[in-house]
Amino acid sequence: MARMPSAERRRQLTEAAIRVMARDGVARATTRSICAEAGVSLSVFHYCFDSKQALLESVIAAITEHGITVAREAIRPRATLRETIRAGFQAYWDHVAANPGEHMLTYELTQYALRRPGFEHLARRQYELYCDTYTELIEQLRLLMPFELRVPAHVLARYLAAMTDGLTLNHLVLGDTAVSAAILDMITDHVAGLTETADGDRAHAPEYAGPPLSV
Amino acid sequence: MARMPSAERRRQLTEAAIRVMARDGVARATTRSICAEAGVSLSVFHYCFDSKQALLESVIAAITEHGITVAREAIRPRATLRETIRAGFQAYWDHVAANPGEHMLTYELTQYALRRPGFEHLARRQYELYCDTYTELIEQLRLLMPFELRVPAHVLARYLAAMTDGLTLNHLVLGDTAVSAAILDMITDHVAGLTETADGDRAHAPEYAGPPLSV
DNA sequence: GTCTATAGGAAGATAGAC
DNA sequence: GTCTATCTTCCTATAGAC
Repeated sequence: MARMPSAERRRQLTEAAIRVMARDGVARATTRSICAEAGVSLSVFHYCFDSKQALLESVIAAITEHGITVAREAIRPRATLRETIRAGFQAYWDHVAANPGEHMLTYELTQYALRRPGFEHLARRQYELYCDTYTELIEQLRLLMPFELRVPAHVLARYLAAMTDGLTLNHLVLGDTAVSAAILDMITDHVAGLTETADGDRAHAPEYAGPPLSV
Repeated sequence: MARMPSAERRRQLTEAAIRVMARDGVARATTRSICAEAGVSLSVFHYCFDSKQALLESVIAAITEHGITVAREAIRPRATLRETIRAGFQAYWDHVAANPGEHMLTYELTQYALRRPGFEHLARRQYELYCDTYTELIEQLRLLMPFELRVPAHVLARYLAAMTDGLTLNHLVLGDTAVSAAILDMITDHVAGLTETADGDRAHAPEYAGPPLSV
């Protein structure tokens, strides 16, 4: 195999690990299978990482970073706040539908970290980053489309993080797209109802009814 | 060891497995540790179960049944619909706070089932049962305290299942009780706002404000 | 039905040549 | 830095006596 600096090898192995884990699950991702995926030998692995746990630490950091990017890119300002919210949920949802293994992996890694003594902080940091990202997105959106919130931003952020988490897991198990769409409509109404635009009107349609807005 | 019928041994081993898994996680729950917890030898285990997977099937069935019981017992009719909803969330939440390992276990078992080819149906059945239970509870509640829903009952049921799932996982990781309480208040308002009592009024306070209602 | 003993394999990690 | 070969440990499952 071609020689390459440790840092690049580490990236290569981390990405191979993510591919194997997204495909087969964390439990089946042995160092051997990860090395096979990356096309290197076992000892190259142990040259780059002290242990399998060290690799997993790297994997968790990478996958968290990726998840945050997905959330960030889901938010694109639209004509109305309600449209922005609905389109944001939809963009996130499309990513889940297109990459189920990757989303499943994030849950497995959370469990892994919570169960491994001394690794709990990795799970905590992961979830804190998600909450912080949502908070940040709310604030940024407020600069572009002024509105008031009926709940503190950090409470809404945490609700959004938890709720999308739950919906995602539910969808990974049951996978009923029609019901999922109805729920996305419902929570869009809910979240829009928590906002108040500058002129005092609520920025949402009060009745649950319509199909997803076209984008 | 005292001799006992297979059926009872199976229950004994299933319960021991749940204790070990809730404490140490699924990955660390080896047949040996489960047998030690149950106080039997390895061969007794293999006399009662064909394989470890057979035990896990039994564990998933038992833990799902338990989860449903928790949800069922959380709903107790109160003076108003809103109070009933809030108290229901609180009762469920108290159970999470008191039994974190058990709730964590349900997530791990879901992952396990989804990842083990041929076991996906166990995860699906688990989540379908949760949704069905919520639907059933909504219908039962409607008999006692008549109200209309702005969304189909099965959509609300699935939302409730997914949302409590997400909140629970979030709480297991971050564990901030104050924010969790604020979120419970918020979703109580949301859900109450989806209902309409017979006289046409909404059965909720429209503003997010107060502390949890006293019970 | 329950025991002790062990088969048989797969995992993480290391040794030492190149 | 990378290789092949091996160590050590731990697992599930079985064999066969009682």
